[in-house]
Amino acid sequence: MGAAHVDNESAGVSRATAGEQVARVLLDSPLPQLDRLLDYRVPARLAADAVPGVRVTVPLRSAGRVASGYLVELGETGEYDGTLSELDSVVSTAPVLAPEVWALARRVSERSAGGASDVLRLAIPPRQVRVEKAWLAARGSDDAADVTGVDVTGVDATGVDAPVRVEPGRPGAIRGYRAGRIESALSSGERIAVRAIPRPVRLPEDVWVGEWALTLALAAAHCLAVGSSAILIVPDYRDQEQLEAALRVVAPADAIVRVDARQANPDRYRGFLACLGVAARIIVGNRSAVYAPAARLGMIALWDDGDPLHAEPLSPYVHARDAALVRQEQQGCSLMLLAHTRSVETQRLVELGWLIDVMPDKTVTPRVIVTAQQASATGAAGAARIPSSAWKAATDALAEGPVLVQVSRPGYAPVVACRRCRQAARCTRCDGPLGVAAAGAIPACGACGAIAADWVCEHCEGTELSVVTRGAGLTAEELGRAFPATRVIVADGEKPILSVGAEKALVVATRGAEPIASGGYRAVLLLDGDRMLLRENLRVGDDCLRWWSNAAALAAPGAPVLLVGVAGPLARAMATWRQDGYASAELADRRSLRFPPAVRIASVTGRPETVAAAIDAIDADAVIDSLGPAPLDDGLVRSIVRFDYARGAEVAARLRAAVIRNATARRKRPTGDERFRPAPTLRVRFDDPEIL
DNA sequence: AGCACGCCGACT
DNA sequence: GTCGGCGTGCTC
Repeated sequence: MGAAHVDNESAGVSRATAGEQVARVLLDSPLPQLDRLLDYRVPARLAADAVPGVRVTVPLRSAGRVASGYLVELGETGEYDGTLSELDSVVSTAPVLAPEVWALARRVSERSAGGASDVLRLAIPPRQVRVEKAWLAARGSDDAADVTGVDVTGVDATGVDAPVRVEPGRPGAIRGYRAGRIESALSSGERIAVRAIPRPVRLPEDVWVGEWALTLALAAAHCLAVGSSAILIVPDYRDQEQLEAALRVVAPADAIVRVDARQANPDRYRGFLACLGVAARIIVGNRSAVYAPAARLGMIALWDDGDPLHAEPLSPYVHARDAALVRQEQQGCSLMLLAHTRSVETQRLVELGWLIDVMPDKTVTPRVIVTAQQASATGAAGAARIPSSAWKAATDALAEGPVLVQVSRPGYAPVVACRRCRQAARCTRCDGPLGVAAAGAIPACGACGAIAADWVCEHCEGTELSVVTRGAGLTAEELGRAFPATRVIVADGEKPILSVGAEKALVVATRGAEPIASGGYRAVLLLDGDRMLLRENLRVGDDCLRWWSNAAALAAPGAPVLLVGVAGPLARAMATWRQDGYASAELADRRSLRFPPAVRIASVTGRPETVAAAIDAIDADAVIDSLGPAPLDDGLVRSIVRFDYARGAEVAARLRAAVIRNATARRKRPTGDERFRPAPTLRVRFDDPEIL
């Protein structure tokens, strides 16, 4: 033993001795080489506070440098047989990393060749000291006030048919499905794919929501009544508003917790901390809510799992549905995927028997009428490209109440062309497409925004423009002319409207932005079907069916839903309201093409030799094939590998190892006068829905 | 990342 | 002889 050892001792470094606690810490770092647990000794001064889940700081490599992380677990002896450093501090006594959330983050990150701390960044909001102090101070008293003895006050959720009454003190039965079917699934940890009931429903105070929201709210209230928590995941805030309105009716306000990345940081952290208590809660939020801590988790539910907003855009890009499947398996809770349409991914799981299909007990379907694209004889309707049958339906319906018109594009006239030669009008600066933002506005470039004041056609020198693509604004204007004396309301992404009343009005909305109408729309016109289908994408069909179905579900019972200019399997699926049939056929197609979700894919992006090495590291017999490498910008390339689900773990492990190797490899030294550049990271992404 | 350790050229 | 240059490798 030399002097060095004595120095280490004085710096608080020594071997862990028997009986001493070892803290296993995950550093809060995106570096792949640090994505593992490091062992630290727990000094006596921290022994009381050093419990699993707390935020800690630890020395890293040298005593002067501290890194922050999470104390994941305590052990008697370290796995590491080197010399241990001591924990530097316990940042706060709030145990923000629940054991089950750690297990979830670990598994989810392994599956996707990503880092656990990247997942934890979604799971644990940034710390807010004031909020946390208030929570710690109140903790003791709050936990005593358990909210499991739910007082479900009389629900007056009046559908257009039978009104629902809920006896106080008991959660209301989930209506519209075989009695007790969903409740029994919830108590036995079943995984169910539930077809939502496509109609609006009235809550007290004349608030209207989709019946799906009431279904989810009642399911969550059922969990609460038996003392377990529920996590409800919705794609966007519009759905969140509806769901919360339904929840307020069936569950006590203090049991409902909003976990939403859109909230201000303090609110977000407050909501997060509320989930940590021992009391059961109903947790509502967007995709990252799937990682929320929850006492005695009874159910995870996703609304409309085909919505692309459920796909996480941050590394490691884990879809909320996939995280929910992992968590369901780990915790044995129930899983409910509720939607009007069936995503191909969910259909695959249904056909495997992994999810059980649950249908409403009696068929409630919108009255969908498929109409060929045929201009009406009537001048004004013709200008608004409404077929005569749709025109008549709209005219009749407008006598009674609101009519929804779904269009594909926001804005006014997003694409214009030369009136004389019909060539698309281009920006003189960047060659982007010219569009018109509002009635009478000067055309401007859709890409760079440059105003084209004195536009002259580059092909024929014409100076007049004509509309190629109608946006919601122009459609609204044309409809206003076609139906004089009718109020026209425009709802799109820029001007979102959540709800409209029962009065007569034409509501022109872009797909996905349709307001809910009191009592339901008296007619729904799906105008731009043909245009929506033009998008070049593997999943256009699924997306269109989802947009149309969700709009159709806003119709009043019996009201006509006119699907214009669409034929074939999609029109059939709408008319028969059998979106699962479409998904099943689509899945069969994907199987024959070996496309996701019939197989899994991973894309690998980086420098050519790094990508090649990563692909080579995967056993040849583990993959179906590998595509590429295809060149990208910056001298980077991307390869794609396809493989079966059974080989997923193996492929992910190999790719993860390649990522770590790349990160620790020596950086390229500056050659000549080239600037120093760190080695570009090797990026791996599994199951990217946009890739093929 | 960021920092310490290590092995070759100009210095009091 | 040593100070320090950046290249290399590791983080309990």
